[in-house]
Parts: sequence; structure tokens; C-alpha cells
Amino acid sequence: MEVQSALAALAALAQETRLAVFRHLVEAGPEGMTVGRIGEALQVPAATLSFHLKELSHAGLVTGRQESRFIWYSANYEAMNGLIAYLTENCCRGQPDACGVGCTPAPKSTAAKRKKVPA
Amino acid sequence: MEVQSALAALAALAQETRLAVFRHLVEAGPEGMTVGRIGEALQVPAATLSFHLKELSHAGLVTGRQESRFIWYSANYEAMNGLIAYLTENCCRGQPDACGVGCTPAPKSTAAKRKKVPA
DNA sequence: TCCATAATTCCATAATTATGGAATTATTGA
DNA sequence: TCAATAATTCCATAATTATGGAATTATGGA
Repeated sequence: MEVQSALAALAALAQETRLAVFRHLVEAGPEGMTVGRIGEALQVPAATLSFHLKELSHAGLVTGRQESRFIWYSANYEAMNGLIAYLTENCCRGQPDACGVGCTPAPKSTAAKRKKVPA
Repeated sequence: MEVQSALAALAALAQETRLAVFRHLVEAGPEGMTVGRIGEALQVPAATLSFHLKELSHAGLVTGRQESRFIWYSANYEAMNGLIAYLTENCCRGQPDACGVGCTPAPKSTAAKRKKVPA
């Protein structure tokens, strides 16, 4: 990933509504969601949502596909992973063991959080 | 990670100089670098660098420790990993296999890139 | 063709952010 | 105490960005 695309992606995500939209789409999976459903879920006016979707789209973080009267937006997982790779690239000069807490994104908490069960 | 800290981190990284500083510190390891060395390496005027270090620091992405006349700044690896976890949280509703290219940041390209050797 | 629905563009206003020279504030060694 | 170096704060200017109602542009069903 080039510095300019990383910057575009970060700027796109650095806004409350867009971050929420993106995370929603990451969660939704490759099929994605229609603009209407996104706006409903997040309570965002259509014009505002359209503006933010365009920003995310320009940054390469989401893509839309027209399907009949609807546009389905979905997360671009490759871009997401590319951004993460860019941020962590060459962490500790490739000696991650020397990095204390580590250069690795922890045990990958993909699933929703679960309350810790007391012993 | 809370939405507000994620937003702060993303906003901090969404700026060319700060992104360069952060990646430089990620690469530098836990010891970090002095302000002077950073400015030298990236060719940034002191006042500008100071401003950006403050932003990164407020966002929790770096920390400075005074040591004699110098301030050593280092990346906060925990914050970095927290941000990544926040972005990928509950990816594909916890069924990453259904996600095509995947919810996982690829084979972890920590080390510097190497040219692929032709077969 | 006409109507209803989906989504985008237009636009003015408001708010936030980056820049870097000059002045200022630490910190240390002599 | 004084001088030298490290880093930050101050400040005015310039530039970018978010908001959402109203108008506009697809798209498909009747």
C-alpha cells in the first residue's frame, strides 16, 4: 500500500459516521447492505450518508454494486488488511519479539465480546 | 477500544507527517527516538514536529519520556493493536471463512519487502 | 407513459486543522 | 550564574471538511 492510499483510508475512517458505516459493513460480510438499510441502522440522513459513502468509496474502503433499484455497499477487506499491514510494516525492524506487548494484533478478537465467566 | 479513542487515533494518523512519524517509531522499537532525530530523519521543522507529536500523544499512539535534555518518543504498540482490533472486530459476524479474501491481516508482513524470486 | 422509491448532487454555513518563525521554557555542563 | 542545546508554545493565515434540506437523477412496476 502506498502512503497516499493509506492516508486516504485513514482520513476516511477518522469520522464518526464513516467509521460506524465501515464497521457495520465489515460485520455485514461480502454481500453488504443497501444504502437505505445502512441509514436506517445508523440513523443518518440520506444526503449525509451519500456524502460519507462517497468518501469511503473514493478511499477504496467500500465498493457499491447496483442491483435493481438498490445499491449494495460492502467493505473492501483487502483494503482493510492492506491498511493494517501498512501500519505495522517492519515493526521493530522485523524483530517483533523485542517489542514488549508485540507487533501482532493480539489473538484476533473476531467474534463479539463475551463476558468473562468468574471462576 | 472505545469509538472516541479509535477516532482520535485515526484522525492522528490521517496526516502525512504524523503517519510517517508513527511508522518510523513503530519501526524503531520500544526505545524510540528523540525529537531531534525524528525531525532530522523526516526533515520536519521543530515547531511543526512538536505540534504533530502532541497530536499523536493525545491520541495515545505515542508516549514521550524525558531523559536528561532529550525526550524519547516511542510508539504505543498496545494502542496500535487496539485500533486494528477495533477495525476488524466481529468481521463477517465472526465467520471469517465466509469473507472471501479474509478478515485476517494476511501472513503478517512484518519484515521489509523482498522481491519474489522467479521460479 | 406515469408514479413511487432509491440514491446522489447542489449549496451555503459552520467548524476544524496545518503551517512554521519567533519567543519561551526546561535541562545540563562549566 | 551563565551559555548552549532541546523542545514546546504562541499566533495569524490558509486550507480543508461536515451538515442536511431541496432539487435532481436512476430504476422498475403498473
